[in-house]
Amino acid sequence: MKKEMAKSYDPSIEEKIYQRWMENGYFHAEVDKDKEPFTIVIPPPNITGHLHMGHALDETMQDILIRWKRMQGYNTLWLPGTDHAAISTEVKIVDQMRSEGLTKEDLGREGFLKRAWKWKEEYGGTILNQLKKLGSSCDWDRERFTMDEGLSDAVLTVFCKLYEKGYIYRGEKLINWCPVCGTTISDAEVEHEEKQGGFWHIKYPIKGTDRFLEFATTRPETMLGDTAIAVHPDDERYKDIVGGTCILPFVDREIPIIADEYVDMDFGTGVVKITPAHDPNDFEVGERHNLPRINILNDDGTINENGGKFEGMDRYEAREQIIKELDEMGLFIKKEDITHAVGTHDRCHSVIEPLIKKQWFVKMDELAKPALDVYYSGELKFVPDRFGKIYTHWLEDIRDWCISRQLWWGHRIPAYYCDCGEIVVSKTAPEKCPKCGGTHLVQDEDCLDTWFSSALWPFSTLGWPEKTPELEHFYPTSVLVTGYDIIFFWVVRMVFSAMEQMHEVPFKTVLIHGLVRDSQGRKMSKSLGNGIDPLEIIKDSGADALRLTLITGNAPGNDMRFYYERVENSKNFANKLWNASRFVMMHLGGEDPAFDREALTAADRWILSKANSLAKNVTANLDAFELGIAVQNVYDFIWDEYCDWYIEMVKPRLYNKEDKSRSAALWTLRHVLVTALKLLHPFMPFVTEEIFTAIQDEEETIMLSAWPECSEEFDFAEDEKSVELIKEAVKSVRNIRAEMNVPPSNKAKVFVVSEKPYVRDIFENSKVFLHNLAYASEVSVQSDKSGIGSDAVSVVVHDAVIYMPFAELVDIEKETERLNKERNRLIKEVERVEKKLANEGFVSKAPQKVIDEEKAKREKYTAMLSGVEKQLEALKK
RNA sequence: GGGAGCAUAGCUCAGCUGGGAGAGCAUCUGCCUUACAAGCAGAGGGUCAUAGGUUCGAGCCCUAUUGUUCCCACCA
Repeated sequence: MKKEMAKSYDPSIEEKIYQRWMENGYFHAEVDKDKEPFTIVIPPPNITGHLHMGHALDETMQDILIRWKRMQGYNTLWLPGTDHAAISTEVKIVDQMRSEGLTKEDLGREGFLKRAWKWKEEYGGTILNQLKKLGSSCDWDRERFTMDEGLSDAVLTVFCKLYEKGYIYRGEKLINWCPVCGTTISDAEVEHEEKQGGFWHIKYPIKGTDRFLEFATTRPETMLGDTAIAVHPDDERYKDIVGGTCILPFVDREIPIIADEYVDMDFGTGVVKITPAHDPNDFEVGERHNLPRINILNDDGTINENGGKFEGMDRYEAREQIIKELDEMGLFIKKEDITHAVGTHDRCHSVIEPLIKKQWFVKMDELAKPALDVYYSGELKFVPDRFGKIYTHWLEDIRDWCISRQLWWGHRIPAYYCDCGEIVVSKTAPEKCPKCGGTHLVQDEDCLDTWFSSALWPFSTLGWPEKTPELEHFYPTSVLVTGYDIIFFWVVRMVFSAMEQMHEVPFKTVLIHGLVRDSQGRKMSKSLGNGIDPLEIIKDSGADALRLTLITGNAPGNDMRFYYERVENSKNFANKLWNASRFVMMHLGGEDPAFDREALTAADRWILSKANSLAKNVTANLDAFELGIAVQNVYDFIWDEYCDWYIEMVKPRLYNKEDKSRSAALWTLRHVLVTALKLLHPFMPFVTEEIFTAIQDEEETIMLSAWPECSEEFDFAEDEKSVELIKEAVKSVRNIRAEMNVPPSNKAKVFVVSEKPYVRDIFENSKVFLHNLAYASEVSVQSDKSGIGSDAVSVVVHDAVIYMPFAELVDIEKETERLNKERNRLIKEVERVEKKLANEGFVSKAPQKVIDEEKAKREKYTAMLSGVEKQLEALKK
């Protein structure tokens, strides 16, 4: 024993332990070609981020896998880092600047970037330091950032390569525009929110007639950009006017009446206004019919010069005004109130305006194919598998990815424009135009979508495009752990990027977890103020307790609710383990007991056997990514088997220094504890380390100790059975005593009667347990009832009957009632088993093992029944 | 409109390839027993949403229904 242990566990030791791990470089991984690699790259948190419960769960899961594999002897790398998070960060910095009365324009691009980098240096490390509090065993020497030199190089390389292949192009297309943030966003960043809205019925006059065409729209202001009116080609109502012209009010534009399959005859009036510049469907209709595209919006959401008299008005102001004036002109019919899904920006929640802009896109159809193939071929797996559907669904009807953003914080698009119109895409600025030789080349003002760089994360962090030894050894990574909410933002893009650049999957398994919700099942959010700060929990209860809470009882992919009560339980468990260890160390008292197989008792062999199968089960569950079940296995073993039974069973041997098997007990106590500590370490790294280093001298850290393996050497099936029998006997006695309100101080004589010699042997060797665990003053094991009065209370355990003479306490009537109840229960059990065994179908079709089990039960219950009946007979006398 | 999850003890959830329903918390009873009262021992509590089906056998597989949550979606 190296040090004295405090009476209760104090989680504040965690910090000190983590420091020691760091100082000793335990987290660092060097390429070791003799070992199989196991790699995880962290989902890089935003540099603006603060640790929340979602991170805590995500990191804990990764750390569990990493620590487990490290102990199994893999060459284990967990690579950490952060994401520049283009738009989120830029918005934050702009906000900060606003409070100082500054705008981006005030600083200019260079000044702004300078400030942004300063901001990154200041806050970028916050979240990583918070991760350390969780116990994350990341290789901090290899920390990366999406905008560091290497990763930026990877981004430019990929951009150029894709451009050369024709997979990146610049085009004038309908994009999602956020008027508040002033930038384009990708389809993935558009959230559809159900909103209250209007459905305005309007009519346009048909030229050369006195007729009108009625239709309805949710966005009347877009009429300023209408360039056609469409009906279905088969619609009899409008056949005669197709080819005609409508007069567009306000702008007095003549727009054609066209026929297109897109129109649903049965919806509304079967007439649709076509605004190719502001609606995706209309855009396509416009393509088919060669319609002009008239953009009516400025970047800030106001009406532009194409809106005639409405120029300068905000989009919603213009909407009101247009309706008002249409009404005056007699062209407005009515407004219906409807709720409909409106596209909003996932960052600021303002309504997206689809509009036409010249932007950069990634052509997706070709890139998507290999990403789908690897899923269908099984090279890429999702756990649980159902999330593969989200993945394939997204890839199967993917549209081109708009990657340019009107931001300054990010990777600037490496495209240079010459006055002659030539576009040069190059990693470095070209000195002169290859076409005209001009030297006035201007770089594109825009930056890339932040996901463009995170898509490369699994290989860019390992040094790509350089052919580094790390890349060769640690790639592809083993597992990606992430929430289901970013499958299409990130997972999809990482896979197709990796398939294109590496021709190999970026990771073999995607382990998906759910959301951590509050106790009422609501999403934790800033606006609700219902977020629970993981750092607070760590401060109060320790990272171990937090980790255990997050992992216990949580099945992969499922959301969970967070309860303080559960943290309390986790904390108690740490304390329980602490105290059990304190007990063991107290009795070891510096001794180093040697293993002596011959000296082991049945109880020792029982717990060794149990620990042996525990190792097997925990490993199997980890292999299957069932972290919650795995940790439950260890928890139950430590608390129920080791503490509540084994420790209690060995106490008499420990107290008696003369006991010949004392040393075997000590050896077993320590061996099993160490095994359990190791199995628990990935889940609760700190408390296990603290105990491990205190209880043995051979190894300096549990982190690098060998993962326990199931071995035949400790497979003791017979002893498991006999100890289980004793446990049942003890429980039965306790039960009876509790029912009869016998105080523990009232020790009683216990008779065990069995006709079977082997059963008597088991009890004969286990008298001590009945003494110590079942309050027996004296234990007599015998083959018949001689010497037992008729006033004894009895309980049947398998092939044995246990009698306790409580003469002064026994109420014959009550006892008869109790036994009758037991008799009825047993009769039912016997009936059930016999019915089952009499079933032809069962006997012929069920597996032999199940049939044997049933037969054993029949024997057991029949014996118990006859025992109870005999006792009832005796009471009558 | 399409897809997915969930529905099991008062509460929150486990239940892995179908073989007699579990945990934590809460409740009740008795214990400060020399590791732990952050503990020990005992108890109560569930037609596993409903209805069919497959099977010798269903909480688990299939179908339908109800409730609920979420994701995707260009019906103006």
